[in-house]
Amino acid sequence: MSTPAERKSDLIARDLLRQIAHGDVAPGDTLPTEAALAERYGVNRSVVREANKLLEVHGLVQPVRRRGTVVLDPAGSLSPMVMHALLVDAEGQVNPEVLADFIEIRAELDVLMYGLAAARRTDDDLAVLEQAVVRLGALVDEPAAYGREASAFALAVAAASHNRLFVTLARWHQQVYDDFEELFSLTRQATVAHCQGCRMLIEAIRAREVELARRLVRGFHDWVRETLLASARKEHR
Amino acid sequence: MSTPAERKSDLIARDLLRQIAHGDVAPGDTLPTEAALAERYGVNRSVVREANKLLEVHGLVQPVRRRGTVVLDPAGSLSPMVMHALLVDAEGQVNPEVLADFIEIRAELDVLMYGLAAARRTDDDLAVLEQAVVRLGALVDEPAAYGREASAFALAVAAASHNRLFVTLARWHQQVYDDFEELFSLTRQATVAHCQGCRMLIEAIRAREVELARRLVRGFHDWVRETLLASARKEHR
DNA sequence: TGCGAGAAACAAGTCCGACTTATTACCGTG
DNA sequence: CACGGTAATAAGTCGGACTTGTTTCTCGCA
Repeated sequence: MSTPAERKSDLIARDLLRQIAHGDVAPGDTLPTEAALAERYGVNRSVVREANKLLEVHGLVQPVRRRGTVVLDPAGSLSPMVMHALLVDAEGQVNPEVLADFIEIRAELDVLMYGLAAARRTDDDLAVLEQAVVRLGALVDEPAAYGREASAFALAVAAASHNRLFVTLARWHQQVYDDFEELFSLTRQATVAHCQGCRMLIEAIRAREVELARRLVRGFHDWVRETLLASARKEHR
Repeated sequence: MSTPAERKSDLIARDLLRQIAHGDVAPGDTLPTEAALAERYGVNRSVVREANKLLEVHGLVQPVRRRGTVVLDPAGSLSPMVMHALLVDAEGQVNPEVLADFIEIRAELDVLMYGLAAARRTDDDLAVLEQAVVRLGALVDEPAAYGREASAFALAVAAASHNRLFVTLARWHQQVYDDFEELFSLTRQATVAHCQGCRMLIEAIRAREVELARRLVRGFHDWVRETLLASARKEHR
């Protein structure tokens, strides 16, 4: 069936990341030497070096000569890969507290973003949004595809906000979400409610009703918070 | 004088990043082959591979067999290194439009963060904040050191908000700021005003006056926006 | 006894050259 | 013109050697 041939360096990096995120090695400790890791995983040292480079770029580790690669506090990285590792515990279950922190901030950002979209959208932006919501409506019965399309919708709103950083954030969130697709199995009830929410938001954006858009987003996120956290807490026992 | 011996792979990566951020190579293009880069920079291919790995982890590039390393849209990365490259143009000057996008979002996040800090702070949090502001007050005449201490203050507020993601964001911002230290030369007027603002904010946090804290942050960021953007626009000609 | 200079050990950083593997492009055959 | 096989290519992996910056140990001197 042929796995897509993931590179060995990435596999090793993920394995080391898991150990760091789950606290098997504490900040301040050092990873095994490159030579030792090469032997442990049965690969060449250059492969280990590339794995370590990945961790280093993510801010999880810092190589220092003659000492080894020292582990840093994993809470300092924003990369989706690290977020994923921090959000999921050793048993593969979502930590509801971390998730709550996440939602708390995202809700506020969405309020701002939708408000800006309502204030600044062009007619072209609106057309793109309407197409996106039509595609959403056609997918309410297919949770996996719906999730991807919802990310596309969020990206379109970000574009309509005319703030480049929101576009960047939307892509970032998309990556985080992709990693989680398997965790948040959307129910039909959820997709229908989400789609309905999007339709109302588009109307607000069309009418340039900034305050209405903001209020709608607030309400929507209240619902998200209840739903997601309830299900995460239920599973987290 | 001895430069701190930056690794060749990092130097090369920065050089390539600069070219990508400034559009010398467009998304969809491919970088030169590893062998060609190795020759161009006079290093071994493994060094080039590590440089490419860095770009790849930052989401700027994706290696594909038999084609080369293809360049992606740099607007998809949140890493401070990339932000820096996008925020500064070829002449080393800050792009005021990108900066405005940045501030727009940060202002909203700060309003939320300070509000949460006022609502949730413990007595310990308050003590740490008060120490931090004392240190700030002692540095109003030393712009460089003041900037670093201001980051520490922001980190303390993030901790007081009791949302882990704010702590992560504060560190992220700290890294972005570190890269910019040389660009934003703070005037004495700025440090004094900032310090005074922090004192007022601490009072609001002490009294748990959520709305007051939020209003103060809004006012403060209005001032920041005017000041920073005015100076960035002046230089950007 | 204590302390500083020098030697050794160590781990990351760099280099070399070869081989492997996946993918693309080319080419000759039906 | 379609098709299948083959060659070319660039990333991925390998192994082994050498370099460089640190730490630590040791030894001789004050």
